Amino acid sequence: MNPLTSVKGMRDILPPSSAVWNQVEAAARRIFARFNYREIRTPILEETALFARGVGEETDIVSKEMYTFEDRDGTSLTLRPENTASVLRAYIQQRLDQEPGVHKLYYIGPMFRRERPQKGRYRQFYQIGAEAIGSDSPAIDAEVIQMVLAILDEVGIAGYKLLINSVGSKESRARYNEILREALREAAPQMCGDCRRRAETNPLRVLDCKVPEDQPIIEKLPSILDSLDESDREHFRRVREFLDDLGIRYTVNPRLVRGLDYYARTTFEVTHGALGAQNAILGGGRYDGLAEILGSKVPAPGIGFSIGEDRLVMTAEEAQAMTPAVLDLYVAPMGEAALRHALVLATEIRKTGISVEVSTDRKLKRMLEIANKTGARYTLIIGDNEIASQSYTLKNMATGEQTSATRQKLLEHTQWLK
RNA sequence: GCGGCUGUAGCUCAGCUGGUAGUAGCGCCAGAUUGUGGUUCUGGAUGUCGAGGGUUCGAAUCCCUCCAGCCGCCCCA
Repeated sequence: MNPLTSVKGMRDILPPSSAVWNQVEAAARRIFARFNYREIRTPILEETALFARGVGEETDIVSKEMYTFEDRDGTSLTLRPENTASVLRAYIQQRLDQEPGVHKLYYIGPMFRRERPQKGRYRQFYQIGAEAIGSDSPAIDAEVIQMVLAILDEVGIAGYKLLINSVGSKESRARYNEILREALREAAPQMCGDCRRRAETNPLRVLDCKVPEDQPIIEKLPSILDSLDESDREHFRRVREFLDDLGIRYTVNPRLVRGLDYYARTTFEVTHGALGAQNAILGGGRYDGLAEILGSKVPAPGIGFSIGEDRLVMTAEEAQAMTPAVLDLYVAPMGEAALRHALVLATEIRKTGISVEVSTDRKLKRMLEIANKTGARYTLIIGDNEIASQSYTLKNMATGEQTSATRQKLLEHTQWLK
């Protein structure tokens, strides 16, 4: 029988990579705290109807990528493919609209989409996201964008590119769809096969086409920005103005259309060259009207983003932006008595806040080898001599220098651990 | 869901047009040193050659199917 393996597209995250994940998450949490965003944890499993209505029946996500199954009572359940619908559901269900102020929430966790796996795309993938619910002020849009860029900076990512656009209200978007469809009746026959198909099924996606020959044709298609109504236009103008005030550099890309049905007005995306075909490291946008779609009687305009954590970690690892975990002290006890002594001593030293591992190997040579390979900064040798003299041998692994140290000195680690 | 490429030791890979796998590099283990690592030297272990089936006297090598990974499409984070 073959050994069991993980499910296709789902992977194990092992050390030392797991440390990078933790550092990325810690960096994000620091930034969220500075912007007064609080964590929300929603269930990984929701009723299928939530995503069908919230994300949109016609989207690829809902129509072909969800992990859906029947619960024992016949209810259709789905492993969340994204988290905005869940957060909005919680907002409505928990009546957060009855509390004052804008709700600023963040989440970190796994999402599930049954797509073909490739670099930067997994069936279980992780998102770090945030939602600001309860305001349609363009200042919130700018702040959300500023915050997500601050996370990238905190993680140590450079060389990314911010793209922004406005897809307008639901009404202007529908109007634009018609205009585009009309224009494509002329243009599509000269375009690639995919575009000819998209001209019928999803005209907005034509704008995303990467076939070089199609680019001149796409340039000439009407821009969505010309279809915006006066209030959308003003909203977008003010978002840009705020971004300018904040010194944030961006490119307006009228062809940036996002795949989820709920986006309205501001949309944005950050790409990074190191990622390959899946070059979007994060995406987001405003979703005024989503609450009503989910059955809320009160409107709850909002904007949010989600970062592809897998992609962020990949970029951080390539940029070597994170520092590996180090072991401060490796304790090498020789013999049974020394081991008993070491366990007690290690307990005391750990209380001072440094990392300590006690070896269970027997030979000193072996123990030093392990200390070296694990990258321990110091090794503490405990043998009969040391127990008798109440003075241990402390070895600096980088220099090889050995000094003797009493229990008291070890506990005051600032003396020796630089 | 579609297309292309790849799949030999823990990792990176060699193995020409079929003759039953490599003193390969790195890593791992042991010894040179029964209380001293990183350098060096010596020795050692490890493969159902991704899985299954077929062709053949004989398959890692050719054919088919499946699986996995990568790349691209679709789409997205």
